[in-house]
Amino acid sequence: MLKKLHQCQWNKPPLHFPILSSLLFPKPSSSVSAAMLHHDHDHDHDQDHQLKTFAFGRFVGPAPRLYPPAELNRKISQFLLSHVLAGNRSFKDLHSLIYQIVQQEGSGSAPSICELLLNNFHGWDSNIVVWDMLAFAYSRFELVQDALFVLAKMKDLNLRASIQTYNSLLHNLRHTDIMWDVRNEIRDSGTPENEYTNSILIHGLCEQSRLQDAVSFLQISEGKDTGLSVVSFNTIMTRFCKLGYLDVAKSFFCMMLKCGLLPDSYSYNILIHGLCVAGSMEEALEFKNDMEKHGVEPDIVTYNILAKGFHLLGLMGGAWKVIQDMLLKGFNPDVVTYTILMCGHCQMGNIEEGLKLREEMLSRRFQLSIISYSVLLSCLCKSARFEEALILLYEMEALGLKPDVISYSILIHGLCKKGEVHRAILLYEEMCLRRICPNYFTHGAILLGICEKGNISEARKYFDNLITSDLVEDIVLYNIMMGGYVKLGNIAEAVQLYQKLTEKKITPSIVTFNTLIHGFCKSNKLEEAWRLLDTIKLHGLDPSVVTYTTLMNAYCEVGNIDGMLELLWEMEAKAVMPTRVTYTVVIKGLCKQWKLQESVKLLEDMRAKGLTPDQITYNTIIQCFCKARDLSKAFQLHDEMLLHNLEPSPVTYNVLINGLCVYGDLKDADKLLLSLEDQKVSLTKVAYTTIVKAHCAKGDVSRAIIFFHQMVEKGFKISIKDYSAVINRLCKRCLINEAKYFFCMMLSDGISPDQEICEVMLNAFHQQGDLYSVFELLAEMIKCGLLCD
DNA sequence: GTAGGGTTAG
Repeated sequence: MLKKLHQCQWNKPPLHFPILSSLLFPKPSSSVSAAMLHHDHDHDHDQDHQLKTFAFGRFVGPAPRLYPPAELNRKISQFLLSHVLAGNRSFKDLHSLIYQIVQQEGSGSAPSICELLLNNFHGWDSNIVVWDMLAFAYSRFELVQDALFVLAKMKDLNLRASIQTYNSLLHNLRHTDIMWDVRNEIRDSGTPENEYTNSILIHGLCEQSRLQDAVSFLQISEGKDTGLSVVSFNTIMTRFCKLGYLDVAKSFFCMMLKCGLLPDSYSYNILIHGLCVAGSMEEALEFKNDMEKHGVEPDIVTYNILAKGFHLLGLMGGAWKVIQDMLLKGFNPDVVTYTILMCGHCQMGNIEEGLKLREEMLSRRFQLSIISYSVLLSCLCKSARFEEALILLYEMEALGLKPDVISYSILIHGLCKKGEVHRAILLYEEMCLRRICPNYFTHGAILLGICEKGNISEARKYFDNLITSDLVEDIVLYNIMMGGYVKLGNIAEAVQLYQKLTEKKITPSIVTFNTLIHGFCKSNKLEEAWRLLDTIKLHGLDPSVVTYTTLMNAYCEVGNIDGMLELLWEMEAKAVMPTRVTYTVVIKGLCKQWKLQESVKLLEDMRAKGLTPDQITYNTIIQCFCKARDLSKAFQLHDEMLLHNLEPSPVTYNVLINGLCVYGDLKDADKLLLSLEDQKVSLTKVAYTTIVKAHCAKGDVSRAIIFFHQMVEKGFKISIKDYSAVINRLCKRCLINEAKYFFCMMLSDGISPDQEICEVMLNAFHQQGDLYSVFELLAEMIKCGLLCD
């Protein structure tokens, strides 16, 4: 009941703040959050109880609010008009007037409105129509409590509600058991059911996952006047498709025919959708032909389903063909068609094309939906283009589209993944303030963010709170937590969590295993990783492209290129499509074997397959050409990146600078760094340390000093490792004074020397016979506690 | 009253 009620739309206070506060302020005990989550439980229980009392018509509601005289008069005249309209059977106008009243009055207004009707219109002829329309309007606005209040009053007055009103209520209460109370009321009142009533009840049973009951209900409905309908069958078929039982869904399709009912476009579309989701495009297309043969014309929904099916398989070409077919049939693409296309572009990494479609839609005066925006938001976030994403969010608002829990979760997830947990939390708070209830996606995003920050104990606290609350228990949360441990190299803890989830009978997913495989590979336990492949199969799961790519990468890292290629072949034999990560790993393997031409060829193959190489792909191959001392080819690849609108990353420049330093001309490295600075290209500290180290090694200390100071000026945090790297190299070349210069700089920077750096310097001083410096350094070491005696 | 497009974890 709890979860079902969760899906209902009534307003709730933002209950999840406590979890957040425990995240922001690590101190408070975790039980506080758990207690608050249980409060959530009670809250739902109360609401359930309240509704039940309503449903039996014994509710003593809040006192009716008192209207000021002017408002009272206005309301009375509105209802006067309502009665006149009802009397004239002007139902359309009556309908809009009552809707307007309910919209004005809002939630909780039923007691006062009822009081007003009782006081002023008691016994009027058209009373029943007005009362019924009022209950109906409340129900349509999802103000269920108000609707039930009106119905209870009607019962007192012996006014029988219409089946339309009851049906609407049934629909709103389909997630709860109260649905049956309403149904009993219908029976008691003697209101005749219509053909919709049963299908709503069946829908409710389906949504409550009581599929068996739904089927029994369908069977007992057979033969009654208002019994079997195509809609009931469609509803049940939808449910079976969603559960992946396509054969069962098909058998219901046949049963429908046997019962003499003709499948409609919904029936066909439901099955075609099920087949597409299962990846059976061929059969889906057969069904479409079948549909045409039986005189049911495929509609825009059919085409969209098929296009999405191709998209799911990564076959955008097929999707395009479907859409062209659709255009030829005279259908215009609708917002769903556009969204599928946007999604296709975005997933191929072509955000710009996706954004162009948005412009096209706007210029054609198409209203983008919240879903179209989500697609774009997700894509922008994946590329860390948060500012643009936020602009889109504001654009949505300006168009009157209120971002929902998914839009927010996308942004929160994107920010967390890039380590901007603080900004993510601000959005989380904004979302709660707007009474948008976070779901496990949102919580998962925050958990991921804490893990990314490396704050594993804090993450675990958050995780434990979530899973002990019993409200959110999901394999994804386990996967994220396990991923957090693996990232820190703590495979043991990840395995423990795996055991815990098995004990709790939670079904692991392929990601669970991929995470463990990744962990074992990282700890150089390749055999254990390999063994998990069998475990995956034992669980009836198929290794995914990530499984293969992770293992391939591990083989590549240990230099077993043949092993890597074997996995690639196995993967291809199983028709698992390689991603750009897979390609990048293979390119890395080929580079290790110095198969440069082949790796360039693979880069071209990728593009031919519609996979866009990313910075990492290029960096891998550029690095290889640098090592092969083919710097001109390395730079040519860099230019190719620009040509393809792929912005080289700071790592690209580190690779190139390192290439010039080690395998080329150091002067060119200097020039490159200076020109990048001029162009305000963003660089990391590594660019500077690389060039500084190169100058130290080659003995041009003055240039090393210049670049070192530039690095400091740029605000990079200098560590003892950076000083050691420089001092080591200087000592190696016996540049003692220069080494001392950096040593002093380090001390004045507040960094204490370590044993290793001191030994290197002592060694160099001894070699030079510079005893004075030896004593000086020994004194410094005593000061730092590095020498005990 | 029934069908289609969006968010996770590696």
